[in-house]
Amino acid sequence: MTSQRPIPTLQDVASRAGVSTATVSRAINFPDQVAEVTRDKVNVAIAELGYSPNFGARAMAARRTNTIGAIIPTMENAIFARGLQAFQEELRRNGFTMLVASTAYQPDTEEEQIRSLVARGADALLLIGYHRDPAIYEFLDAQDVPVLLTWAFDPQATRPSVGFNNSAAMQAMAEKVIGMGHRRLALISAETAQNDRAAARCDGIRQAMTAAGLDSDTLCFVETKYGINEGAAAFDQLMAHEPRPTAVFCGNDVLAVGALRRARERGIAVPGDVSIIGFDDIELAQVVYPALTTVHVPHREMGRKAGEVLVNHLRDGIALTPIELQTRLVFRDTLGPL
Amino acid sequence: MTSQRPIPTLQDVASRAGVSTATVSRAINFPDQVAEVTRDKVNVAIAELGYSPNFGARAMAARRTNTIGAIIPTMENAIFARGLQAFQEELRRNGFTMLVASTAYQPDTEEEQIRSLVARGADALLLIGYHRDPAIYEFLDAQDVPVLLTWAFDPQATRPSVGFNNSAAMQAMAEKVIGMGHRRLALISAETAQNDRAAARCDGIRQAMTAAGLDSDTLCFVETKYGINEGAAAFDQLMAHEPRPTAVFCGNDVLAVGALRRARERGIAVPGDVSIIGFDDIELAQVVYPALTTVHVPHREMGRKAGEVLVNHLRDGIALTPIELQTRLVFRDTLGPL
DNA sequence: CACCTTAATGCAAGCCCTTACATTTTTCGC
DNA sequence: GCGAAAAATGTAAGGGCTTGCATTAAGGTG
Repeated sequence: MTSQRPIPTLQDVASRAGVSTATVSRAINFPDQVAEVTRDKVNVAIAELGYSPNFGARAMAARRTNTIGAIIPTMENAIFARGLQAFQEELRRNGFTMLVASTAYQPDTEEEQIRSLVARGADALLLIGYHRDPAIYEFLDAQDVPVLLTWAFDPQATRPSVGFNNSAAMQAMAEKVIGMGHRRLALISAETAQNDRAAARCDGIRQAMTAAGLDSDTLCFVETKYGINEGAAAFDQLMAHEPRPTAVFCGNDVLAVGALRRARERGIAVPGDVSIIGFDDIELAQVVYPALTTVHVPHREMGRKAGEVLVNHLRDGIALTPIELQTRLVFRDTLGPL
Repeated sequence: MTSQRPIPTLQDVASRAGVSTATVSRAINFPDQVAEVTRDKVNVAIAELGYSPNFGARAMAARRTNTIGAIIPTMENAIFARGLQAFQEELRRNGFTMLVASTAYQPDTEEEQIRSLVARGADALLLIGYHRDPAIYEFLDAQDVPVLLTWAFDPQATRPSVGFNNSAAMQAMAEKVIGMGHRRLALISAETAQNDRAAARCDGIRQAMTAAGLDSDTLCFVETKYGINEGAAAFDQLMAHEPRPTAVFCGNDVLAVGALRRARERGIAVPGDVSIIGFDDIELAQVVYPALTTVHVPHREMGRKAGEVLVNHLRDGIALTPIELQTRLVFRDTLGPL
């Protein structure tokens, strides 16, 4: 057992180094405002005492925390995890810290988490998608907390975002699919009600159908929660439909993988009997058999750029610049001609 | 643009409600110490002002934060993500907040993150595995921050943990594999140097070999970083070995899936030519084809229990109770008899 | 070498809450 | 309806840090 010595404070460091607390504070935060010899004395004292500044006190006095909050629907999802990891790395490189919270796709929880992060002193927030209660945006504006959105990019939107055009991406894929002769299309989507990305992807397909002279109402549409098993169940539903769709789009790769598994279990050949198309291009997509045709989203780049934009804003006062990233269609083996 | 009104403080709420700050504070933190009418007045004022308490000030004054820090090697890993999600849910249920940080498997980063979380006022910490610089434990003891370990359980260990016995779990699997006639065993492991879980799993196989009268030095052993591609590459290495192993253990499912993919690419039949065994039983394991034989780890339960233990300690002063969870062998299709 | 900059440091006022303790109000038994 | 105990509220002292301003030391100039 270590004897319970009290936690050292700035004051302790100051006494030990024989200077004032102000000098210690400056030695830590603005090293070049302090003479070299003094700085060294301070550093020695800090090391000897094992001092580390109290975050709360610091936040209170300085009115900033060098902390950026991020709120994602769930951590249990490789998609967000990867982007977030890149985001965090970028922040760290610049001396900022990331705080994460997850909402389990519940709007109420999101609001709560936003408040919590703001109360914790987050200097800015990264949020997924545009859609949320205007009151939340008002609150954030009132608190003067900059917000960057991500995972979506809508040229019309007023809020800055770093993301990609979900609708256009899906539309491009749908055009290809239609171009290969498919006419009876289906979609397994995440729940669109609170999720503008899911809604936009759905919309993309409809647009492609209309453009190709197909009636977009013939799109066979199932909404479901996130998960492999959910994707499988949804696939069953679609296959019960008459006439059977020949191409099944999925709102994300996880759902697609579930559909693919169920197809195998049911003895439905992919892409012989039915084509399956994913979205995101997570690692999983290359691992399943047959490998998944999907829309590649540059998650890491998105996370990194989002970090960059936020850091530039906070550190240098540069306005939050919207950035549109490009997705890419990846043709593997689950899509075939009709 | 909202006019930039200043962020309301406790004082503002107090004035508005016509009471003292102490009363407001109590109305928020200990509602039943305050008369109902007063409480209502306060709540109204809070709502009207959109007040939310300043976390830093609160932490400083109360010397606790109701925050628990968790540090994981990486978020880009379904395994940790799932356990963590459950951990967080349990904390939330009890009014605690989780703060996550990831280390990218670098011990230095871990130390830095630990300091950062402590400085941020984490009331306790959840860390993965036992192995780390004793200086870190000393620091934590000195700061009086309780630490719970997880993802591992060693009956001999002095630090409390909520986890499972990595070695015994792998040993049980290895015994089965040996019982099926396999003699030439191989292991694709995560890097064991800083990772006691990986080391323990490796050890489990060796123990089983010894117990079965095999020379544990004949275990064909490859270490690699985490990732599907890494698993694939490691598999190549193993297959180049003469005589070829007939059963390939993998330190985790992700590596196993990589191995499986490469086997397919190389035309090596699984389990006909070689059996592949994973560890963790993430969703992925059921999705790949053939479905992966693996060791099931109750990640969600682990996260939940860890949260429970920590909450009980912080709230009711109950000592951190070690809990050993049971793993389970899951036989699917990648393991066959020799 | 006196005088003026400029660089380094110190002083002390906050920042916003919580809580021990003091004070006032309510409740209740008789 | 009185007094004592219990409940509700108020007062004010921190808690550890940053930073504007004042002060002192160092450097430059004619």
